[in-house]
Amino acid sequence: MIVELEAYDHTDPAAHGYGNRRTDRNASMFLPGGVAYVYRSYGVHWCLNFVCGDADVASAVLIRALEPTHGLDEMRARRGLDDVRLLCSGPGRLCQALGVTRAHDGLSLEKPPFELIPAPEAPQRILRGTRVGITKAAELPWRYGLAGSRFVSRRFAT
DNA sequence: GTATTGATCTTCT
DNA sequence: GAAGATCAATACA
Repeated sequence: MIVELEAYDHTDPAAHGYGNRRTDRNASMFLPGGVAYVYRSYGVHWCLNFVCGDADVASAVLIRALEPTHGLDEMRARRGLDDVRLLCSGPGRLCQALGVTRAHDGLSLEKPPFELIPAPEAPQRILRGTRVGITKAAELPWRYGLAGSRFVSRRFAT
């Protein structure tokens, strides 16, 4: 279950698609919404985004944290640790737990290997805050998280 | 509990 | 050549 994400769009200096400038890396952000954008972070990790909006307009949400509900054993094997709290609580961690790599970049989110399932119940409260790990446009409150979740990558300011 | 640092790839200057 | 949508290990309080 997705519990934390951040928004990025073409007006955002912190985004890879700022100014709708297309590069080899961010090409998937210019596809019509409903596909994955996967990029390498700090040369070490993969990060997963859901592309939004129309074709040729760069916008996406970075999936920052999940509450693991299915395939716990497989996630533990991929991550090499047991603590459920640490399996998917961060964009790099969740990609490792789910086995997401560049091979998934540009793939539709509506067919395998992806499958999105509506949450069993609507979230009671969503918290908003500033985004993590950026220097430009750091003041924009474009980070969202499920209130009370123990699986967010960082606490939200009260 | 917070602070610092190395790992190591892609993009842009 | 520098910076970056990060993580884990280490050092210190």
